[in-house]
Amino acid sequence: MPSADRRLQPRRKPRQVRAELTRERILASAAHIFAEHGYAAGTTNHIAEHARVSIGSLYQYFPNKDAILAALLVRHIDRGTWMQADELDMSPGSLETAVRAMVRDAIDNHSDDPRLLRIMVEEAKFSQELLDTIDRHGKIRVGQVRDLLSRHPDVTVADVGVAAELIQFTIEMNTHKLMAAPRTIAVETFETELVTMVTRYLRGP
Amino acid sequence: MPSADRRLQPRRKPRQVRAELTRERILASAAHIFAEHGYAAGTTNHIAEHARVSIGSLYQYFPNKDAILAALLVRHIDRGTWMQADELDMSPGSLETAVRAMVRDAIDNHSDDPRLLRIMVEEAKFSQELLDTIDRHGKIRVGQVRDLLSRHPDVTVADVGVAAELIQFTIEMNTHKLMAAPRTIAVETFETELVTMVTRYLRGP
DNA sequence: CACTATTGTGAGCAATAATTCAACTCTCTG
DNA sequence: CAGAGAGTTGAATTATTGCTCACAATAGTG
Repeated sequence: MPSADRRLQPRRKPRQVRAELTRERILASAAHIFAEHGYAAGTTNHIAEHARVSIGSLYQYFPNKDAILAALLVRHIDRGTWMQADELDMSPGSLETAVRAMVRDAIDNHSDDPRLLRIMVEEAKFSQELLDTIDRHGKIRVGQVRDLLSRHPDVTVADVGVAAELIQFTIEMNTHKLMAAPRTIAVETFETELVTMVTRYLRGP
Repeated sequence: MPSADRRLQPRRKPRQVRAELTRERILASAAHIFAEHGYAAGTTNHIAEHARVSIGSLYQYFPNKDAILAALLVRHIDRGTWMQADELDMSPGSLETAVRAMVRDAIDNHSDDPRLLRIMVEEAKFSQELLDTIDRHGKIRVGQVRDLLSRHPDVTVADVGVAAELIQFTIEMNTHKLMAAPRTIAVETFETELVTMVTRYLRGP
């Protein structure tokens, strides 16, 4: 593990499609492995192997291991997380419908992303600027939920901001657990109960 | 980092007080160092040094590095289950009181060392034995909650088992997040909202 | 086709970490 | 207090990992 002044630029930029594909495979594998086994367990050799690319190629496009994580982060931010925005903006139905949409969204969308993002935030040593960006994004998501709540007439909760944070996280983690652990209960049952819990909370007594 | 067939048992169990003390010092140091610098940075040599114990001694009582983290985790889980049992047994008041007791319990349990707990959850390599232990404890806790729910007259939920699982996990994870992440909201606010959510869910409309 | 630029390969180096073991010291017991 | 077993030590060994580099393979081009 050499720790000296590390190169900041890759030694090569993809010019042919083939190369772009290689780079892409590496990133995809890294995302998968980091999310699945954590940052430390995701060794560069491991990533290269999973991407079916030689370790040398990996180091053509990424100057070091941290740069891979950084690239994933940049990509995530570039893409934006506007899927949820779409869902929420056009859900003017009942409160239960809106909540159900959120839960469905979480189930569908429960990709590597949430866990990967957490790893990025907690493991990587990044510039303050990047960290702020991550933080801002999290706040945006919660903000979207908060807007929905304050727009809806049925919501009788004391502090909409706190409620938004609470239900956002609750839905995300419960979904994650459902998908990760060996299935104890049916997805439909789970969905119904989760929706019920959140809805009853928001609607109040 | 050898990964071959690793010894599962320590080569020695403490028989004299002196040895028990050594083991204890190692665990304490490990907890401290893991919490402070992360799992990867907490090398066995580092731990031994901090505990003022030779590296050889460390390997007398722990077959490998993972076993240290596992021991810390098991200890934490043991304590948690035991505490919850106490709390729930003697909480015959209102439903809200009982739920509040659960939440308080979770908060207490996490206040020790949130960062260490995070590391345990995210970095520990779970042997089958450890997984079984965790699973067993999880079932015990859910069982305790289920009993409480079915005993309580105010609970109007369809399936008590599912509800127990849902609220147990929800409380645990939300608390975990609260303590691990930089504080966004006050603990009291959080407690109130979480209690409200769970209570409203259980009580129904 | 030949020639060049780009891309891909993987054995192996250097640094660091995990783990072992033979020799030692300390405690206990008869 | 002697012998046996328990506990301790830390230099030496083994394993892992981030990363390099000399070379091979493939694509682009006139």
